[in-house]
Amino acid sequence: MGGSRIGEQGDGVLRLTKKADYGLMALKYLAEHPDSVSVSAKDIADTYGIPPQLLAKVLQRLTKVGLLRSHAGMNGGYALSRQAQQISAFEVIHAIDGPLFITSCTKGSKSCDLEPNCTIKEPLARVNESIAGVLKSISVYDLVDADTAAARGQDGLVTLLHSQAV
Amino acid sequence: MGGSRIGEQGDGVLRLTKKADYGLMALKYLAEHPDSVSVSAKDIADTYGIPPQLLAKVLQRLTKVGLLRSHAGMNGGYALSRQAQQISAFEVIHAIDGPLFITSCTKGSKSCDLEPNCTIKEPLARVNESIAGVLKSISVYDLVDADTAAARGQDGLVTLLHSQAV
DNA sequence: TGAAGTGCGACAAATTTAGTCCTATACTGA
DNA sequence: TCAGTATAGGACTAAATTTGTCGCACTTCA
Repeated sequence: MGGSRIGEQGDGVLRLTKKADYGLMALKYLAEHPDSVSVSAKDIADTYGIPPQLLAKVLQRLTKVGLLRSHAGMNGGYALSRQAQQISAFEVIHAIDGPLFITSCTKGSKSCDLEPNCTIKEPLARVNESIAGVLKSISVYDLVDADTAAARGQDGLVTLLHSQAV
Repeated sequence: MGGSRIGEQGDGVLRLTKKADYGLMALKYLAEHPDSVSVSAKDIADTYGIPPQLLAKVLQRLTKVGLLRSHAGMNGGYALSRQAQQISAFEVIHAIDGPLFITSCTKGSKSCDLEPNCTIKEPLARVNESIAGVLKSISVYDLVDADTAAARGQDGLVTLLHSQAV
């Protein structure tokens, strides 16, 4: 990183909720088990030690949004509705956490609650889009094998940023 | 599950706290008033209609970190300790919100609390660095005049991302 | 000396996130 | 057809975080 690394390594700025984490972990798991016709929420939850009911809700949400296909009943569960390469981290996070804005003061399409002064919002909105772009360039498949992903040429955006910016 | 806002426009991913917002707004204000020797927290708070005491704390923090210089007593207040061009949004956000990690499960340098399975963390760490890079490429000066910033060549990273990603 | 500042620690309120409970419904297989 | 296993989802509680307030000590300057 340029020079002002303050502590440890791995500082960051983006904050994912646990639900988004769970969702990404689950999709990764599904991508790693293409053999299984469908995997139950409980199986995944057990594997990672996360609350089954909470994961269930996350998966239900991902199903609702169309990223997963569900199957009730015995031997039921979930499966990716597309190839892992075709599902971006952005889609997952967006589906679970909903649209988040870079500035806290931006709610929906309304401007700042009280003041017309939040002139900071506009320039940061572009940053926001940049970040969305990065997230869109990462697929669930990339999560499965990060090294492979790094070697690929397709994510030039990410590697570009990685080498140039940090 | 909380709000299920699905539609809208202007989606984003990065979430800043209000404190970080306030900090950026204050720095922007200071950058816009280079004439003033020092500006009090109250002045800025009044301008933007934000809680004075809260802003005070934010400014104190920025001072502690070295981004601002403070002066107590009458006619006291704060001033940028460097040129606005030399202060990145990353520094501000990091100073106020502290190091945030892209995955919620990463605490300090420890791995996931319970499981050794959070293999998602590692690939996302690179995304994290990318985002940090974007934020580092944005200066307080850029907030003052976003259009000027867009025209400049120096933030090629941002414009690149902007055009390619979203 | 007193008014106007910063510097800080403790605390209270508000909001968000995480997790649980309960019930309904769907599918499967014996 | 019935019992067991799974998804679907609403309501609710608990925990954590964020936001904001209060009070006091200290500094500066007129």
